[in-house]
Amino acid sequence: MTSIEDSPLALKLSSFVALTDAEFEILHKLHLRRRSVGPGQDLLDQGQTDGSVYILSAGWVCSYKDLPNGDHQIIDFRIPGDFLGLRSVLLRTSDYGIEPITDIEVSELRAEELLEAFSQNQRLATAVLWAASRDEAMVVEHLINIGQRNATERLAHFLLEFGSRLTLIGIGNKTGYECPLTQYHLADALGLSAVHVNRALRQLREKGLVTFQNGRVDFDNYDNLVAFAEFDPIYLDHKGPLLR
Amino acid sequence: MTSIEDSPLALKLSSFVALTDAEFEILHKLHLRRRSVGPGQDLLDQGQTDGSVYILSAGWVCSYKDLPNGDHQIIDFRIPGDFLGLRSVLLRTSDYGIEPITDIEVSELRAEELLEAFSQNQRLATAVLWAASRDEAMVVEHLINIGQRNATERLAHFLLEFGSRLTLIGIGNKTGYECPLTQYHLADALGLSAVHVNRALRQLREKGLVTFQNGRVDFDNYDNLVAFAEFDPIYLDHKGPLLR
DNA sequence: CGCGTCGTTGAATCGCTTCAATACGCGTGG
DNA sequence: CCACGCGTATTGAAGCGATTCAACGACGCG
Repeated sequence: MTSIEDSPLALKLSSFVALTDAEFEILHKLHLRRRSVGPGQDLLDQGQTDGSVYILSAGWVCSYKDLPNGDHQIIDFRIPGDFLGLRSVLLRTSDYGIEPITDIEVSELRAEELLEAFSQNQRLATAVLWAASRDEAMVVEHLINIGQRNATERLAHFLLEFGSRLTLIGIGNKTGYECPLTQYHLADALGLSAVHVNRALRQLREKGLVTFQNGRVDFDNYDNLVAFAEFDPIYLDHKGPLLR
Repeated sequence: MTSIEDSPLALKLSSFVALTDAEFEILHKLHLRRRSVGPGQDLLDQGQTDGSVYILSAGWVCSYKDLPNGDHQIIDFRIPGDFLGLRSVLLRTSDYGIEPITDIEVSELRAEELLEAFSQNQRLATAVLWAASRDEAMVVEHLINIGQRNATERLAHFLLEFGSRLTLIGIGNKTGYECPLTQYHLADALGLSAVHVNRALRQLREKGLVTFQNGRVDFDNYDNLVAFAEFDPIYLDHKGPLLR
């Protein structure tokens, strides 16, 4: 990372409020205690009882919940610039697991440090709260996705959502993005079987909308894909929320 | 309502922390500006741009989102003691609608009043934050419900969740509760067709697990129903979160 | 009384799952 | 170096769960 201004978190927050140098400086201080983890090593598996939060600075992670019957529901994939375990700082220990999908890099911080940073700077606190609230809106949208759309629409919507999220942090655009997920990941996230994910991906490819192959998502026809998925990005829109 | 101690909100928060008289007093003051609304009159339909929140004190309400294609996903049903539009106070205007299912009674408060109350009393603020975080956990559980369970399991889980929520505010128990929802409501919440909801309800009845008829849910065999639905109420458990 | 909402049931259909088999790339160890 | 195993992707075929369309009964209300 060349400078803090280019960190994914800074990029993401910048889309919400223009940050000052002082604020960049605070963000920088939050990134001191860095750690690398690889797939297979759970960052936390039963809920963050210790009061630590992580800022993900590189790699993909998923938060999931296992059911007694062996099913596995992925609640969200987290990408650079996202917080991990933020909620547990504010209050409640989350009851889902968090697992790296790729090699990842995180900055660990104690709850107190974060709260301290917030008290130093109100605007920064608001910006982070905005991010948290956006996360929540994404879960709701995920619910709608699973509840109301069929397999191909779900996939289309999903791929578009991550396109937007990744674009925000500078590692994606309307032509596509690198995506380390397997079809099994998609299946667990979308409540489908892996076999059917495969078929649905093929449909999207054959319709000329989007291609997901070899760890890359390529938007073959972005506008048609948006129309097909009825993708309305307001729920993760940067312009949306008002600073109070 | 005989006294503030018996208000649904007070009952709910009491399960989290024992409230003092002073705290009951603050809660009481929040309930001054009361309003009654009936079904058909949306409380807000496009997002709470004004900074007001409501405490629901009687009746059922649902929060939903409509899709361009005409589908209708119910995100959550809100029951007495729940906040409506709480998130929008903290930050972001919600982009879902809120619609009464029964005649309801709400107390309207301005964002400032709530924040003022919070600053007066830290424990109360924490208790309300706990409630908000519990709401979020319910959305996640809803996601899992839709993503991983079949129709009968979904229904079973749903009916149990509301059993727990209603028990907390004193209008339900392990034998059952009054439930004003139609099968269409259930269908929209669970991502099923109304016809299939009907069939699934019949199955649950014939299995001797639970009966949903004439506006009442009767648990015919609570323990077996819990086992059948794999219902694990920790996500809305009162004992769960820690006061910090 | 007649109409609208809600609940119920049947029959046909379709989307998705499941089971099964094959293929490919990659890393490991013989 | 190649054989083997493992994870991932792909495709077919059979079966089931849920949807859709349709019809009808019950109830409450103007």
